[in-house]
Amino acid sequence: MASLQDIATKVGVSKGTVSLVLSGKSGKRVSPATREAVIEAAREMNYQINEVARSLRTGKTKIIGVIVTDISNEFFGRLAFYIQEEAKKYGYLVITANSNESKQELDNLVTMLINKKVDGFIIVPTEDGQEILQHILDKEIPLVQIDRYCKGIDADYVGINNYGITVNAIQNLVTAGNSRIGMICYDLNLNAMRERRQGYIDVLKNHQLLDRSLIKDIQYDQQENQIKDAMIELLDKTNPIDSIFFCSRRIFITAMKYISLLGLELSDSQHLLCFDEVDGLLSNHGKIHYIKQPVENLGTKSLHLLMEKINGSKDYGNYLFEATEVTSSDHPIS
Amino acid sequence: MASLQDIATKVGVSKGTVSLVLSGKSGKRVSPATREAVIEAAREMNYQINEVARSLRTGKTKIIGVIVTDISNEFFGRLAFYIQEEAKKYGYLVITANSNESKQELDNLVTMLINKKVDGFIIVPTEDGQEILQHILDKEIPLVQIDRYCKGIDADYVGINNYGITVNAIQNLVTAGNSRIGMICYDLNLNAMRERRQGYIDVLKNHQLLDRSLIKDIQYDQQENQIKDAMIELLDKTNPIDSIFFCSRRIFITAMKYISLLGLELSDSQHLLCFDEVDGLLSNHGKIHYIKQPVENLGTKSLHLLMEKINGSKDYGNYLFEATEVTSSDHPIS
DNA sequence: TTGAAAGCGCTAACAT
DNA sequence: ATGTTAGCGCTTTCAA
Repeated sequence: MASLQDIATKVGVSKGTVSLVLSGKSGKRVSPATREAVIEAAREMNYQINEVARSLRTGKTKIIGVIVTDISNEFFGRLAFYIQEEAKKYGYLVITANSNESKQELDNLVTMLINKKVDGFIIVPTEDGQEILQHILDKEIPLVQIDRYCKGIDADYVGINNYGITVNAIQNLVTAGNSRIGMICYDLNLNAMRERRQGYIDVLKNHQLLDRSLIKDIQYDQQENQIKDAMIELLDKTNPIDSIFFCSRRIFITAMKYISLLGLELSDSQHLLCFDEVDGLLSNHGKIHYIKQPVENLGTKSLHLLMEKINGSKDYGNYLFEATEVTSSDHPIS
Repeated sequence: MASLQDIATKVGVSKGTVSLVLSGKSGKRVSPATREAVIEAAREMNYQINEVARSLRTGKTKIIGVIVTDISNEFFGRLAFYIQEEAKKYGYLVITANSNESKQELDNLVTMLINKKVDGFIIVPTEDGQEILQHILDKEIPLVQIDRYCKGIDADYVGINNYGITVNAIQNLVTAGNSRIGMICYDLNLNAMRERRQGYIDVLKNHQLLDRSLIKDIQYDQQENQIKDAMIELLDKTNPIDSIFFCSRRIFITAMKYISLLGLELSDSQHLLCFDEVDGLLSNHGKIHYIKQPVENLGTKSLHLLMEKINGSKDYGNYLFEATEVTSSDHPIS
């Protein structure tokens, strides 16, 4: 727990000089002799800087706040991973937290993180999060939105073209001969969800295949039961469907769970289309498709944008990356 | 950015009094009148405490450091989630970081986090991490090990009985008539891996079924290729195996990927046993088994133990939870 | 080239 | 019941 003062005393110089040397700002300002002495003493005493004190003085913490909806969701876990690994390169640490899709929780977290003086935020906004995000901007704290954006917020947004990729994927299903296509989607008022839903609707409408009864809306905090019910209805034998579009990874996984638990049956010809990767599934069935987001790009880009803001940049924009549709192999396990 | 002083000036009292009131320590010590005035002024000026200043003064940051090997791995993502949600209840924030199974990275992260003055650590140790962990203990910083432990470290450990559950699961495979059982396992010198491997070896030896050529060791940082090769060898048609035991979720998922990419074939009778859950898979094949860890228990327990340490407790121990074997439903998709 | 000193915003011991 | 004051450990301006 040696402090700058301890070293200064030992070497017989002032605190300021030691600070200069140890923070590498000693350019021409400190004589080689004292510099050596300081460095040597620091090593001997095993000096470690107190970043809290430095932060208080400089107003920078070298910590960023990353708020996702749920880090246990592999999509967000991967996002967090790439953000963290990129942050490492800049000497930054990352506080991660979960909003659980709750505006209130997001608000609490943002307040806590502001008080902790994080240097910037990367946030997956919740529904109606604009005031919260605006509050961040009002304090002139750097902010990057990821995966979704809030209307009217003058900050970067990093994401994909949800509408376009969904249109492509649903169109492919139709082209392949599917006519009764169900959808299970969160009822959240978020651009990402709206675009996925609209892509589905537009394509089916276009082909006169739209059947509103095949659209199942799910409330985030009652998803377990509602997804179960939706699957029971969609897989009801009396009026079979050709395929199902799942608007998120978590919906898909939950649906799979209930197929198993309830003993629901899928025929060989039924297709499942899932937003976001579920890697392990790739090989299990010839009829599973997923829409793969370039997660690494999303993560590193958002971190880069944040660093630019932290370094003073004032401009912002939307950065959209290409998603791709992946169809599971024709070599199923069984 | 109002400070305590600003409020004090406005109300006409001293900084100290304001601090007392706003931090709720004003018990009988401040008159109701001034207390009201202070609270009112704080609201008006939209006062937010500067936690960095408080931390410097108190020596506590209300931040804990959680170091896992890879947060994009859903197992660790879930662990982080439960830790974070439990930490919320105590008013703590969590810095998460990835060691990538590298001792060097772990060391760097620990140093950074110590300098940031985190109040405690929850760590998934890497191979040979004992000096690093000991260093934390030497500084009297609270520490909880999770998922694995280092030898000779006097700190809590939260995990499962890897050996026992593996023995059970392998025994079940044998009982079901499997005699040629392969294993793909990291070559890491970690108790969790050693115990899983030993469980496998002991059961097979016991039944005179052990064939060392069916054990495939994988180096963590070359896993992609080595798992691919291992799968090619294990699934070689000329000498078919009955089943494969995958010692980690990530190995399993990677293996599944290559089954698909390479067009490898699994017969209906071949069993796959995987450590850790891969939820979406549950319904896809009747012959997939996984060993499910009670992740929520592991996460919340580790946080509780850490809080006890932070609050002064000096004792420590091992806390083992029950893992269970889950077999996928008999209602496969196809 | 170096030292002295102010001050970041807070808490807590002590004085009144 | 409230004010005063001394730091926590650091950076940085200003002087010497």
